[in-house]
Amino acid sequence: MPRTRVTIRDVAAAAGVSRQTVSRVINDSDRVLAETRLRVEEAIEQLGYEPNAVARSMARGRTGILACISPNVTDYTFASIIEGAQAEARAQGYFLLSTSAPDRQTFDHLMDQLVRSGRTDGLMVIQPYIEDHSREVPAGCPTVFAGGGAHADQTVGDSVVLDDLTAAFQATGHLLELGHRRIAMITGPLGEVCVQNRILGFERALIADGVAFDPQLVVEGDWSAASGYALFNRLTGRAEASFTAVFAQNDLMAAGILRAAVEKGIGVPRQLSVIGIDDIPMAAYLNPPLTTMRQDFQAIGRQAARQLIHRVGQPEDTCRHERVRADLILRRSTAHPALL
Amino acid sequence: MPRTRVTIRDVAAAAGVSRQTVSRVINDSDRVLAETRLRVEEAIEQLGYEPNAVARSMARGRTGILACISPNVTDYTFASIIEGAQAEARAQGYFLLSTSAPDRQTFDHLMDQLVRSGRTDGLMVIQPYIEDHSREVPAGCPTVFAGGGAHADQTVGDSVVLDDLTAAFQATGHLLELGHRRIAMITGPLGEVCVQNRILGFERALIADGVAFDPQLVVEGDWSAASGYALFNRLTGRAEASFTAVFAQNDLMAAGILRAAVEKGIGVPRQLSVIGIDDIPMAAYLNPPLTTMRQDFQAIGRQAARQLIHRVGQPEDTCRHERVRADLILRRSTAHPALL
DNA sequence: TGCTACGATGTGACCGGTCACATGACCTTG
DNA sequence: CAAGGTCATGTGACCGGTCACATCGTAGCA
Repeated sequence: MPRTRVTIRDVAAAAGVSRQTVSRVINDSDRVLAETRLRVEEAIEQLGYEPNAVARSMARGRTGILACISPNVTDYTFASIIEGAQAEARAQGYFLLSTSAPDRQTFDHLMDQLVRSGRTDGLMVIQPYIEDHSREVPAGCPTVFAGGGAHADQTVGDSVVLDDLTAAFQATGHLLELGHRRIAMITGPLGEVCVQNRILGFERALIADGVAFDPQLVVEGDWSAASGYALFNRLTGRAEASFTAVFAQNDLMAAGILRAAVEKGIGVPRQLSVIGIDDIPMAAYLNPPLTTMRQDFQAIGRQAARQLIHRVGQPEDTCRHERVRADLILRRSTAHPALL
Repeated sequence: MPRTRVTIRDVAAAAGVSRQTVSRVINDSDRVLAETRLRVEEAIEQLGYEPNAVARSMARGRTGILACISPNVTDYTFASIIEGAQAEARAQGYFLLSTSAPDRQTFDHLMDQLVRSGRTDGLMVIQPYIEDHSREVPAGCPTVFAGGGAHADQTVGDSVVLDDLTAAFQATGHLLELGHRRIAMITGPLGEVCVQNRILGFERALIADGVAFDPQLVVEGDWSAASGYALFNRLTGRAEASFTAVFAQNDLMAAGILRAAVEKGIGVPRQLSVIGIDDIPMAAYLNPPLTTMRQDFQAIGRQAARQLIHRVGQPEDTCRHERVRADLILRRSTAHPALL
């Protein structure tokens, strides 16, 4: 067993050709005689040669690595996007280097470092915060914003995001159709783009149906089940805030609401309708099973990776912005409001 | 603005020193005159120089990248381990390249490719399947097995895994203490190491308390809430299989059980106790809140990364195998069995 | 004073590929 | 039959760092 790595020169020597010919063989160039190619392939097989990716990156000026940065990787929505992106990247011969940056400072720092160190061919940003978009996108590095909701007027980088406005519009429409008129909303952090869009979609649906938008019924959560639980309790504690339905901006918070409702003896959906967004795997197994807007995160990730890889090849193309629709999944947490 | 990248030679020229001196400065070598260092640092600042990671990898023979491979990244347990590992890697100047391999073939292929292409300094494997361990661990590449439960007799590579046996022993002990004697178990796929260990811990706890182990009460699930739901229904459908408690090998399946129990009108914990493993974020917001064994996945990930990085530096050290304890989290899904 | 030691810095080779261009054999064509 | 084209292959330079070693000046010491 050779102690040192087998290089292209070893193969060339063994096959009696030059390095360049070996290079041609491993890169599928057609300008090699069939007979020669065979000899080289035999040598490769025999020596167990595998091209060194690092050397290749250096020579080619491309690394075959896409970096993905997100606030964390445990959140189901982020993880799914990443998984989709990984699959697409893998299919196209790329690797995805994913990193999480818990705070804004780390986020900026890592982004900068990844790009400037030349380690990556492109950057996929899952960054929900409003002001950060287009702020520090490193010039000269292909960038795609995924999932988190980029601005529509984004001029740097492509984007593939959920059509939050429409999703919220549809979810609200569902509640309105059932006959609800007083609908509360528990939002994500107000500093995130998608949160604003969801509020907007909510408001528009209400207005379209001639229902007044009551800011008192909108409270800010942080996506966690704990916040859904706490905020629902706060809402129901307020005398002036009566409502027959709650629209949670994600399923986790909806789960918290369901829990709080049980504790208060409020029957869902008999006395209260609850709807979420995301359709996390457990949504169907909550009590009662949760009606929600399904997002195809994997598809978002795949599409984002596809766009990014395209841009690596075509840096000068105009930016593309894609919105992905969500689907209403009817389960048992929503119903006609109780007749009082 | 310079069109091409700024290289170490540009900096050297600007500072009036040699490349090597610049190299010494950026690598914190102390053998540089303070005055010279200052001049170089100014030049770096002014030109906006950043060392090229790829060139560095090539010259040094190390990439600063650790690869992590797991069946998927959406599963909360995997994602948490990865997040912990990422954080530790980042803190030590490494990046974590995570890839998911949905099937065994992809798994092997990717592992091989990652290692042989020289892209990575070390490999972190989250691989639950029994037979695959120590099978194809690429010789010469530092490897650590994380979370999934490596064999104790593992001779290649380090490992950091949950102490599944003890966790199951404790969980079962809790149910026994409450007075349960007929306890069902819904397992993960039998082909996974941790599943076997959990069954073993379950069995030992029963025997230690003089309770017979009844194989009829043990059924195989697939970790999903859906399987917990379906299997619980199957168990309760069998006349011969009466029991007062169910031990689900993870929280997701426990959630499925809770859902099924509600549908059947079985009160938890009044008529049935349910315990899980993992303590996923939603466990506290299920109805009722789930008693479970908490695993500190992040810590497992961090520790695995730490071990891996250590081994990158000390390839010849003897393998270390670490087991991490789980903690019993008491909530409201377990209680004394109903007095009939 | 002369020799050695050491600290600061520079030089050439090298990591393992790919690129651009050169070479030589053979074929086509006016 | 010479000029030009095409095909298969080889050569030197290069990507941007680091390594090992060389060099030079100055201080320490007998």
